[in-house]
Amino acid sequence: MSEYIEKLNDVQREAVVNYRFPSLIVAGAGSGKTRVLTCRIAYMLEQGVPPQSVLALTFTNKAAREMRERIGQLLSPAMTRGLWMGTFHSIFARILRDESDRLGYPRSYTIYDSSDAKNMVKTAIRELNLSDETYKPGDIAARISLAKNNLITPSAYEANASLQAEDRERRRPQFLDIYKLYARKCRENGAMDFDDLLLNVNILFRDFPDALEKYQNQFGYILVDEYQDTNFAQYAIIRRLAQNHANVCVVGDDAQSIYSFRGAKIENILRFQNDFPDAKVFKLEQNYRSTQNIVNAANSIIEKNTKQIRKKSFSSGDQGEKIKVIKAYTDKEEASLIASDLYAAVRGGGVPYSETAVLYRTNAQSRALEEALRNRNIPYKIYGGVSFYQRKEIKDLLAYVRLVVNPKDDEAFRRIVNTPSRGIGDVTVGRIAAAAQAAGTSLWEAASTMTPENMELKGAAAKKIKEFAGMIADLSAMRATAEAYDLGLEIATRSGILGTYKMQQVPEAVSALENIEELLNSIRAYTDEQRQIAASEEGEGETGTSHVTIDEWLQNIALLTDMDNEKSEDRDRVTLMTVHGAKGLEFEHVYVAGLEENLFPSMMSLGTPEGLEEERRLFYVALTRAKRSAVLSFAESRFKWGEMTFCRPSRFLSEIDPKYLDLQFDLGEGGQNEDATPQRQVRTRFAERGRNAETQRGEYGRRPGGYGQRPDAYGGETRTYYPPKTQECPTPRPVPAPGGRFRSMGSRPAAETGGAERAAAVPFDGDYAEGMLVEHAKFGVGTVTAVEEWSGDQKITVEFGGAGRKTLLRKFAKLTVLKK
DNA sequence: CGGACGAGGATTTTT
DNA sequence: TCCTCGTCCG
Repeated sequence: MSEYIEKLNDVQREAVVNYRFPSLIVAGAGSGKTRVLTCRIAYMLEQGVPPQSVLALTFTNKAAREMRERIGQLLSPAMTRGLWMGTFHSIFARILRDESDRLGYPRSYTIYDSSDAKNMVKTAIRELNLSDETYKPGDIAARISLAKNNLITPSAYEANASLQAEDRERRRPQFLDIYKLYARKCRENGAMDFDDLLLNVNILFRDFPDALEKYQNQFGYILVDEYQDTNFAQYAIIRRLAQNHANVCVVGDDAQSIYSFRGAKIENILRFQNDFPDAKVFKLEQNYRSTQNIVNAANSIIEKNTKQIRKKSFSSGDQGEKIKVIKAYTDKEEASLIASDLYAAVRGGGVPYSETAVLYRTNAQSRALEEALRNRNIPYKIYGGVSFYQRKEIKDLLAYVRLVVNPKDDEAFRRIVNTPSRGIGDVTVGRIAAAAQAAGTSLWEAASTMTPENMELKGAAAKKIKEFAGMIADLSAMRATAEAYDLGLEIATRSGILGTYKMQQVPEAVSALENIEELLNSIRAYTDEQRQIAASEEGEGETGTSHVTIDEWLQNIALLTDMDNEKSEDRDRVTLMTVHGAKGLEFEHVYVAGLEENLFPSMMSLGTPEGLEEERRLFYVALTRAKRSAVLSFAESRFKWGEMTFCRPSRFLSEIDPKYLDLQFDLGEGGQNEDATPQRQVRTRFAERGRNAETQRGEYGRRPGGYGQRPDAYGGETRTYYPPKTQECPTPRPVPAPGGRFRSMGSRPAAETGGAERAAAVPFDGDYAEGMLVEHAKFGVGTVTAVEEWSGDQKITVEFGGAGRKTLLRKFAKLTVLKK
């Protein structure tokens, strides 16, 4: 028997060795869940299971990557090659790429992230002339997502009277119209949002039995990590794939289910044994991570929940210290107390910063903590906040790539047709859109193939569009032959994005350039990696011959999040992140900040018992991140929306059995049963209701035949996932750019207008010409360097001495001509 | 067109 | 409080 098997405890080993049976592995916090999963796969491979027949699904790319790495260490990296290991989204995006034509999508379909989706919803709402007051794009998008997660297509929705009744009740009678239009637009754009990836796989498997059969035959073994995270659409996929051989192994912990708001269903794990009656059940109950004190304290909390698989988590490690509780008067003081405690712990305890974390309920809490850490020169890295992929320069560049790859992507077209500014305004785009609609083509197809007259475009606009279309066409042409990286660079250059930022000297432009560079580097990294994989698969011989396209890279990147690119400089730093972000991680020292009623538990959760239970699980997750010591803190007052509010200590503090706490003061009344505000309650209740109604519908709105149906929805989710965005806090003197976001720092200093306000300068109304010397009330004197025709007006570029180069429109410019 | 300014929303969590 | 979005204006 291999060495790694021998090192497992009995239950773990059983769970690994019994790979021929459907299995439910209930894995408590710190019980070696990932280890078991990894060993099971390694063992399977050793027993001769072909890697291509193994489908291992995780919730984050990072989890997948780490698992592959660890299997590689147990066996050899080469042996992990053919494994299908990845997130639900990335694996099925790949499958959909191969099958896209059956579903009427282009092979290079675009993947919309949530913000793309939201924009699209907004566009749809506008097109329907609805008010985005009543129809808030965010809410609508969330509801669409909920529907899709329950496999309710627009037509299924239409066939469902109760859902529509609900919409009417909510005063959103036209929701369905928006949903329909949104779905149509996505399809026309050749785009799928995240939820579509799962929905469309279900449709593929439903409508094309041969496709289903193909994948059923291919995947003899299916493993799902964090099974309690799965939503209905994911569950349905698993069931379909498994319905013949039924060799499914799921791993999860109901006590760590914290994602119900996203439609995850704790029932999936609770019902697994009904779905697979001959499944073996393995309960991993020994916690190898934390001290007894921490495990016991965590148990004393989670006991208060009603909905759970009973299991007894225990630690045979050290007794450990008691959990310290810190009280502060304000959020600022809380932060600084944490910082000094942390500093002392690291100094005294010989623990590196990288083994400490400060966890909190909401990202908003990070600011005070950052400040406190900075004041003490404690290095930290913070996850969350504005993501790399959400930054303007990145989204812009990606939109170019998207358009080049998928000419139907109108959303991308609209985004970049005038970014960087090239004089194509709303009017022009509107005309193209009208023409495109009339012709039934996409915007870019119209712009590149139709004559200007057909689009009613005049001289200048026609010329601009022609240039733009030409550029995209050139870039598209490169696609077949050019290296992905070269194409990326070419796109960045020809689009003018690079040039625009290079011209500016402000810090955020520099940082934008760095981001672009990083994005381009990721293309190179990706192609190199793919090429290596291809080479090792094909064996010796044709190294480097395979052509990795930018399409593939784009497809890959669309499913990445920031947590997927941690940098090595982030080594020895304190980790700051939300509790959600910390799931699956562990640290020697953990601080949990903001243990106050209405914050943790969150105000939004207090409307329903289920909500509160989920918060409790969240707190359980927070506490069980700690290996050796945990510190809990709260403040008695806190700035919230710019206002000072008073807070009471969280009920969770009094729920922990006091014998595990080091409590130097009285907690007071402990904040039991605080009432949510009425308006909160209404909102929460509505959300619950919607969820239940939809769940009961079953997939596609039909009566679910066989397996689809669930009694009701009460969700939750877990995930071994890693944090979002990293931002840097340089040790010595961090730039105060919290969140790594760049707001435009006021404009140029308003020019040292040499002249006083001159009284009655008469604006010049005739035609301007290059070389004219003009004067502007604010910018001073300058020379006209360019003049263009712009929809019946003139656009004039003037080089001002003090204020730099400005582009002005004649009808607004109010220039006086000093010399012709 | 693009910059400036003001109003209003935001705080769960992620693929 | 901070950030985003929309409107207004040159």
